[in-house]
Amino acid sequence: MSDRRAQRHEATRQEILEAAWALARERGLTGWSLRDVAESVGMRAPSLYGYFDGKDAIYDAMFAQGYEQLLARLDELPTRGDPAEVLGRGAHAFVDFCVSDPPRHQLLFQRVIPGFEPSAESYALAREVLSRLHAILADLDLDRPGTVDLWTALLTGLASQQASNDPGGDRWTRLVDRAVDMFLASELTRA
Amino acid sequence: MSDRRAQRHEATRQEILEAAWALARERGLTGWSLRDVAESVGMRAPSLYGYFDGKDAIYDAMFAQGYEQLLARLDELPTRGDPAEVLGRGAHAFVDFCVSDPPRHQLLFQRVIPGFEPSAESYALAREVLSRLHAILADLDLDRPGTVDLWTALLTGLASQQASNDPGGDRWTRLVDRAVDMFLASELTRA
DNA sequence: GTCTATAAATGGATAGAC
DNA sequence: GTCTATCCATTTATAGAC
Repeated sequence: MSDRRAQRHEATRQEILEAAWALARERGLTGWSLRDVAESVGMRAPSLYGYFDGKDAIYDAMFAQGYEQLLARLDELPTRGDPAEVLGRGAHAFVDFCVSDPPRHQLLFQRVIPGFEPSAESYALAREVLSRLHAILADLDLDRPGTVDLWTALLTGLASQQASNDPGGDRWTRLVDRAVDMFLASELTRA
Repeated sequence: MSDRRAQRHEATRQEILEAAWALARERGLTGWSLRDVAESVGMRAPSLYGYFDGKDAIYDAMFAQGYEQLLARLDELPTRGDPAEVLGRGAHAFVDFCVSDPPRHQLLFQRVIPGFEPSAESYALAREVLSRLHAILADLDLDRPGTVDLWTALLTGLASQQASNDPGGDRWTRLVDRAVDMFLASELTRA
């Protein structure tokens, strides 16, 4: 029975997080309050403290959840085969992931919330993503020092410009294939 | 005498803006209040309304100032000559500009402040930067559609990753030359 | 587990005296 | 031009009743 209680508790936690994400998408990553979240789930603000230690704890759970979602996307991708195909699929998946949820992009990849730092547990997920990325590129014989960093800079740059300067459009997302070709040509000639 | 008054007024405006920048660098772009700014310049909060219409007006002036600073940097750069040289100088200048002041980077290139939109006058400066960039690249015969956008994505990506994930270090800034070579090789082969 | 009530602080902004 | 005083709203968070 404690099991059922724990399940219900966890379900409510997820409801709260989903409400927070929805508000972030509507009003910006920092444009909502605990009262707003509480109202969205039919509660009063103090009741949230039964599920989270405070607003930063909610941000931390969102941070972890965002990276878990990214890891799930990476799991669906092919990791071997033609480098252009593997990188192209990965690039589109990643940029889509970022552009489809700008506040998530800000939370995961930019330092936007004054005072907020992810917990060690949450940050470990971020490192896991990096580690997977490194493994994928290494499998393609792209493992010069800095290659992963150049790759992430290129993709987050495209995504960030798209979200900030042409929300809803495709001015930068349509450059993804060109960026992949550029990256691959450059890296392969020196591999 | 009205001239002297206007000069003093403008000087105080600059003092206020400089205090706001300093606070933004210390506590994050949104981590300060009008009271904080006022205290920094030896005033009380209401007195600021003699110089700005409110907090968003300060953000707007900062936005304009940031782009004016960027335009000034661009003015110091060579715009003709060896493409690798021109692009390399420009890339280093731009990334340094971004990394040296992360909150400025957020204000100019990311949508971070809930509800804030730059005024038409301020936004015109942003378009002026883009226009200059376009002219520089066109002079180098790099004027395919999308070339400017790929360039800005690459450079803001490097700068953003550097500021967010290795503040004070050089993990991404040291990739600037490599990024320039990559970009130039790719663009020249199709020009 | 959720509520009311409230603390305690902070925020942007305005009115009116000097 | 700057101040004091204050408004009014908002925020995170806690105490304690039910």
